[in-house]
Amino acid sequence: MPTAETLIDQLRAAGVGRGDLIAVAVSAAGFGLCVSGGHEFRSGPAPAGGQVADLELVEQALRPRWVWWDNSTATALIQAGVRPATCFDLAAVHRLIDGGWAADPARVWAGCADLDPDRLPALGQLDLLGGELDDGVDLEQPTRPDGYLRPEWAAGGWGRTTGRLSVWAALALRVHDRQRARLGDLHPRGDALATAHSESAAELLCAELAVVGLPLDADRIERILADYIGPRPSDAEHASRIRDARDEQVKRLVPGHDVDLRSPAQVRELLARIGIEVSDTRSWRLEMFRGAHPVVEALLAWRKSERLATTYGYRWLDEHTADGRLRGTWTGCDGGAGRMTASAGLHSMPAELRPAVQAPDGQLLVRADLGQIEPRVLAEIAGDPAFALATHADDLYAPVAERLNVDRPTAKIAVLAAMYGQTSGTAGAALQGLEDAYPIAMRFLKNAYESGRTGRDLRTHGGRLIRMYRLPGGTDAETERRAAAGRGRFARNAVVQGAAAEFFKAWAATVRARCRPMDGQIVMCLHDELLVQAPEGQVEQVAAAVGDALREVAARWAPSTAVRFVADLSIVTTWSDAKPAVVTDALPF
DNA sequence: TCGGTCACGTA
DNA sequence: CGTACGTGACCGAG
Repeated sequence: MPTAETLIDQLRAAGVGRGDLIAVAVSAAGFGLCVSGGHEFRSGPAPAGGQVADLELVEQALRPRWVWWDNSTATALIQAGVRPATCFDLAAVHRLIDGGWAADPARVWAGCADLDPDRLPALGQLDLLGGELDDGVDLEQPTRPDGYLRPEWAAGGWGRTTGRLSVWAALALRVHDRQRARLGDLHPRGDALATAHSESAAELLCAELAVVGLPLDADRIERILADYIGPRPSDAEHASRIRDARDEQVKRLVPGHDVDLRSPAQVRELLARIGIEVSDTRSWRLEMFRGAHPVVEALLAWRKSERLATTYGYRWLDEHTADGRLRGTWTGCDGGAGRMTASAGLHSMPAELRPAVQAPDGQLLVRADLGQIEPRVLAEIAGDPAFALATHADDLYAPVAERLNVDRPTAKIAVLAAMYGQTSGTAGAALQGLEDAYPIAMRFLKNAYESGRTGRDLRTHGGRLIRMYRLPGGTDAETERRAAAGRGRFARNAVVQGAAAEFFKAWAATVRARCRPMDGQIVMCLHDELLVQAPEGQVEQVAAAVGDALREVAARWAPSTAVRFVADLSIVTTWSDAKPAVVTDALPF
């Protein structure tokens, strides 16, 4: 009998069924498992537990919820050919409960054991020796007498032997139990356990995104880059010739002035000499001087191509692209409000490059983005019936404009200003209108602002702790006041942005789960937008599943059904293809 | 070589 | 004195 079958039988005998927990730890030594009740299993030669790749058979036979310390385990499993469907990610849940970003095992353990995270023990020389210390302390114990995780274990010693791996898995299960209890004590307005599950799924998705990458048409991207920044340079000398030629387009318009265009200070001086006085040389400011002198126009064009050449040029392409996929590292949440982040420019790829994002032959992309997600989320989390009514429109700003008796652009600016904490500018008058029309939503934002201003932590709808930083004592009053105002704006935005991020991740997790049987694979998450790659033959079903997932999440997330969520959904060959305005009605009725 | 600042792409 | 992020170049301090 194959060893994997033996392992599955043993897990079944230990009471593990569909959706039940299996804690898992993986290293070069193999794997260790632990299930509820304390039964431990580890990899090894037949007839023992098999190898890491065999866990895919466990996955298929039992469909457990895997518990692991952080998504490095997800990455290790995926690299071994295992495709975990669901998990409980202790680091992700720690970030949810305790805020911030740091979530290494020592910190996660301290969080659960009510130990001061600022007094984590450092790795000492004695720990590294292994074995037993003179005072009889057993280094095979993962924790110290004072309760802290042993630094040598936390630093990777947990993976030295399969024996340690199963102890590490057992410890993960204990952390899980404690985190579940803490989640139950949070009492946010949303469902903290559901958030824990979708945040965990988001981490798993991140591990997959890093492996699968964003499909890029190699010829297309080369052509686009060539159009904007010139041909691929053959050597360093060629590269500098192209660079000089680009600079010359600007410099020839100001003969007699030598200027380094890459130095904002020198650009500012140059502009001053031709009668243009600016406090800084940002593009939006220079916009106003387009007509004043031909060099302004040229400078703005130079900035555009310089940006592409430096940040999104051939170097960027070569560094992050392999076999037609653009890959970066992903995190399930940032340190602030909890949005996903991505490196390699994946989240800030200029629109000009998007035509090159193209499904490979035989595949198509489902492109879906949530419409006006932040104000809709605000209506739900604030519980504002009047504002909820406005979400019933496909375009939320239309009824708001009508109610405020202003035009749509003004209504939109006012709503965004309210959520971002803007107080000056054009939104002023309309903001007062918002106060009158939607007092509950506006009071909700005001409360968040006050929390932040006075330095009180707060939680998002789904339970994420938003930490408010404090300046060191002895800060002068003006600095303190500015910092307080900054915290207020941050807090005001974080409760909305954070809740929207939670909604998005719940949607993405559901899409991931529903699309998997149809070979649909999420290849991009961009705050309110999803790209799903799918085989041509199944793409219609995948698109339908994306819509179904939205309805499912909306029904769970906003059970009152008073708030409506919508998405644009289209099937495209490239990311940039025009989207037909298909509104997916997310109301359950 | 480092951190701070400027700048700018995305949502 | 509108939020968040990641990236790259310059610049002054070490």
